[in-house]
Amino acid sequence: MAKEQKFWLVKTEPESFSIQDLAKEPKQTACWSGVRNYQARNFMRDEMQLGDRVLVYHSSTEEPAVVGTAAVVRESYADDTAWNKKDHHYDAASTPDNPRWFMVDIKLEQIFESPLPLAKLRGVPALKHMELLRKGSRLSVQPVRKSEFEAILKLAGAN
DNA sequence: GCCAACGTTGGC
DNA sequence: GCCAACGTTGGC
Repeated sequence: MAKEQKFWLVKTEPESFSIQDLAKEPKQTACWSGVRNYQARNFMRDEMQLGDRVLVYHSSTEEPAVVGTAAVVRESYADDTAWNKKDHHYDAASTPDNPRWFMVDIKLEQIFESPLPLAKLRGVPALKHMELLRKGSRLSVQPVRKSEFEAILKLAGAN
Protein backbone atom coordinates (compact mmCIF):
# COMPACT_ATOMS: atom_id res chain seq x y z
CA MET A 1 0.00 0.00 0.00
CA ALA A 2 1.24 3.43 -0.95
CA LYS A 3 2.45 5.78 1.68
CA GLU A 4 0.43 8.79 2.50
CA GLN A 5 0.09 11.45 -0.13
CA LYS A 6 2.33 14.42 0.41
CA PHE A 7 2.08 18.02 -0.68
CA TRP A 8 4.66 20.29 -2.24
CA LEU A 9 5.24 23.64 -3.80
CA VAL A 10 7.55 24.21 -6.74
CA LYS A 11 8.73 27.58 -7.97
CA THR A 12 9.28 28.52 -11.55
CA GLU A 13 9.98 31.72 -13.36
CA PRO A 14 7.17 32.10 -15.87
CA GLU A 15 9.55 33.74 -18.32
CA SER A 16 11.47 30.50 -18.58
CA PHE A 17 8.74 27.94 -17.89
CA SER A 18 5.22 28.89 -16.88
CA ILE A 19 2.23 26.80 -15.92
CA GLN A 20 0.84 27.71 -19.34
CA ASP A 21 3.93 26.09 -20.84
CA LEU A 22 3.23 23.01 -18.75
CA ALA A 23 -0.29 22.96 -20.17
CA LYS A 24 1.16 22.86 -23.68
CA GLU A 25 3.47 19.92 -23.03
CA PRO A 26 2.53 16.49 -24.38
CA LYS A 27 0.19 14.94 -21.82
CA GLN A 28 0.58 18.24 -19.94
CA THR A 29 3.55 16.58 -18.30
CA ALA A 30 7.07 17.91 -17.85
CA CYS A 31 10.28 16.89 -16.15
CA TRP A 32 11.17 19.31 -13.42
CA SER A 33 14.78 19.73 -14.45
CA GLY A 34 17.28 22.39 -13.54
CA VAL A 35 17.00 22.32 -9.77
CA ARG A 36 20.50 22.99 -8.45
CA ASN A 37 20.00 23.26 -4.74
CA TYR A 38 20.73 20.33 -2.46
CA GLN A 39 17.79 20.71 -0.15
CA ALA A 40 15.37 21.00 -3.05
CA ARG A 41 17.06 18.07 -4.77
CA ASN A 42 16.73 15.93 -1.67
CA PHE A 43 13.01 16.55 -1.50
CA MET A 44 12.63 15.45 -5.11
CA ARG A 45 15.04 12.54 -4.90
CA ASP A 46 14.06 11.12 -1.53
CA GLU A 47 10.54 12.16 -0.72
CA MET A 48 8.41 12.95 -3.71
CA GLN A 49 6.17 10.05 -4.54
CA LEU A 50 3.79 9.13 -7.29
CA GLY A 51 0.49 10.81 -6.67
CA ASP A 52 1.85 13.56 -4.47
CA ARG A 53 0.26 16.89 -5.18
CA VAL A 54 2.10 20.03 -6.08
CA LEU A 55 1.34 23.73 -6.00
CA VAL A 56 2.90 25.61 -8.87
CA TYR A 57 4.26 29.05 -8.04
CA HIS A 58 5.42 31.81 -10.36
CA SER A 59 8.40 33.72 -8.98
CA SER A 60 10.43 36.71 -10.12
CA THR A 61 7.50 38.18 -11.94
CA GLU A 62 5.34 41.24 -11.65
CA GLU A 63 2.90 39.54 -9.34
CA PRO A 64 4.38 36.41 -7.75
CA ALA A 65 1.56 33.94 -7.20
CA VAL A 66 0.44 30.37 -6.77
CA VAL A 67 -1.09 29.68 -10.16
CA GLY A 68 -2.31 26.10 -10.11
CA THR A 69 -1.71 22.51 -9.15
CA ALA A 70 0.03 19.44 -10.54
CA ALA A 71 0.71 15.86 -9.53
CA VAL A 72 3.87 13.78 -9.40
CA VAL A 73 3.63 11.22 -12.21
CA ARG A 74 7.19 9.93 -12.19
CA GLU A 75 9.49 9.56 -9.22
CA SER A 76 13.04 10.83 -9.20
CA TYR A 77 15.60 10.09 -11.87
CA ALA A 78 18.83 11.72 -12.95
CA ASP A 79 18.56 15.23 -14.36
CA ASP A 80 20.28 14.89 -17.71
CA THR A 81 20.42 18.63 -18.33
CA ALA A 82 23.34 18.58 -15.89
CA TRP A 83 25.66 16.98 -18.43
CA ASN A 84 24.51 18.98 -21.41
CA LYS A 85 27.19 21.59 -21.89
CA LYS A 86 24.82 23.83 -23.76
CA ASP A 87 22.27 23.81 -20.99
CA HIS A 88 22.10 26.74 -18.68
CA HIS A 89 22.13 24.31 -15.75
CA TYR A 90 25.17 22.38 -16.91
CA ASP A 91 27.27 21.03 -14.04
CA ALA A 92 30.56 19.29 -14.82
CA ALA A 93 30.41 17.55 -11.45
CA SER A 94 27.34 15.56 -12.47
CA THR A 95 27.73 12.64 -14.89
CA PRO A 96 25.50 9.81 -16.10
CA ASP A 97 27.58 7.40 -14.01
CA ASN A 98 27.41 9.52 -10.94
CA PRO A 99 24.54 11.97 -11.19
CA ARG A 100 24.39 14.76 -8.69
CA TRP A 101 21.05 16.27 -9.68
CA PHE A 102 17.65 14.69 -9.93
CA MET A 103 14.20 15.53 -11.18
CA VAL A 104 10.65 14.23 -11.16
CA ASP A 105 7.87 14.48 -13.73
CA ILE A 106 4.81 16.47 -12.93
CA LYS A 107 1.49 16.61 -14.73
CA LEU A 108 -0.79 19.60 -14.73
CA GLU A 109 -3.97 19.24 -12.71
CA GLN A 110 -5.44 22.68 -12.99
CA ILE A 111 -4.66 26.29 -13.64
CA PHE A 112 -6.47 28.50 -11.16
CA GLU A 113 -9.02 30.85 -12.69
CA SER A 114 -7.35 33.62 -10.80
CA PRO A 115 -3.84 33.27 -9.44
CA LEU A 116 -3.30 33.67 -5.71
CA PRO A 117 -0.74 36.44 -5.27
CA LEU A 118 1.85 36.26 -2.53
CA ALA A 119 0.51 39.45 -1.01
CA LYS A 120 -2.91 37.90 -0.63
CA LEU A 121 -1.56 34.69 0.87
CA ARG A 122 0.32 36.66 3.49
CA GLY A 123 -2.97 37.75 4.97
CA VAL A 124 -4.35 34.24 5.38
CA PRO A 125 -4.16 32.92 8.96
CA ALA A 126 -4.17 29.28 7.87
CA LEU A 127 -0.96 29.90 5.94
CA LYS A 128 0.90 31.68 8.69
CA HIS A 129 3.63 29.04 8.91
CA MET A 130 3.96 28.32 5.22
CA GLU A 131 7.56 28.06 4.04
CA LEU A 132 6.83 30.19 0.99
CA LEU A 133 5.86 33.11 3.20
CA ARG A 134 8.87 32.93 5.48
CA LYS A 135 11.13 35.92 5.14
CA GLY A 136 14.13 35.08 3.00
CA SER A 137 12.65 31.80 1.83
CA ARG A 138 14.36 30.69 -1.37
CA LEU A 139 13.73 26.96 -1.51
CA SER A 140 12.48 26.14 -4.98
CA VAL A 141 11.00 22.78 -3.98
CA GLN A 142 9.39 22.79 -0.60
CA PRO A 143 7.00 20.72 1.47
CA VAL A 144 3.52 22.07 2.12
CA ARG A 145 1.20 21.00 4.92
CA LYS A 146 -2.00 19.28 3.92
CA SER A 147 -3.95 22.00 5.70
CA GLU A 148 -2.09 24.63 3.69
CA PHE A 149 -2.68 22.85 0.42
CA GLU A 150 -6.37 22.62 1.20
CA ALA A 151 -6.58 26.22 2.30
CA ILE A 152 -5.07 27.30 -1.00
CA LEU A 153 -7.47 25.20 -3.03
CA LYS A 154 -10.29 26.74 -1.11
CA LEU A 155 -9.01 30.25 -1.77
CA ALA A 156 -8.74 29.44 -5.44
CA GLY A 157 -12.32 28.27 -5.44
CA ALA A 158 -11.05 24.95 -6.69
CA ASN A 159 -11.20 21.39 -5.49
C1' DG B 1 36.23 23.73 10.60
C1' DC B 2 35.78 28.78 10.46
C1' DC B 3 34.28 32.49 7.99
C1' DA B 4 34.85 36.19 4.45
C1' DA B 5 33.91 36.81 -0.14
C1' DC B 6 31.14 35.93 -3.69
C1' DG B 7 27.09 34.47 -6.46
C1' DT B 8 22.11 33.76 -6.62
C1' DT B 9 17.29 34.21 -5.49
C1' DG B 10 13.45 36.76 -5.53
C1' DG B 11 10.34 40.37 -3.43
C1' DC B 12 9.66 44.95 -3.89
C1' DG C 1 17.39 48.14 -10.29
C1' DC C 2 18.05 47.58 -5.33
C1' DC C 3 19.24 44.84 -1.77
C1' DA C 4 18.34 41.38 2.04
C1' DA C 5 18.70 36.72 2.77
C1' DC C 6 20.65 32.73 1.73
C1' DG C 7 23.92 29.01 -0.27
C1' DT C 8 28.50 27.86 -1.87
C1' DT C 9 33.39 28.27 -2.29
C1' DG C 10 37.92 28.42 -0.90
C1' DG C 11 41.86 30.31 1.88
C1' DC C 12 43.67 29.65 6.10
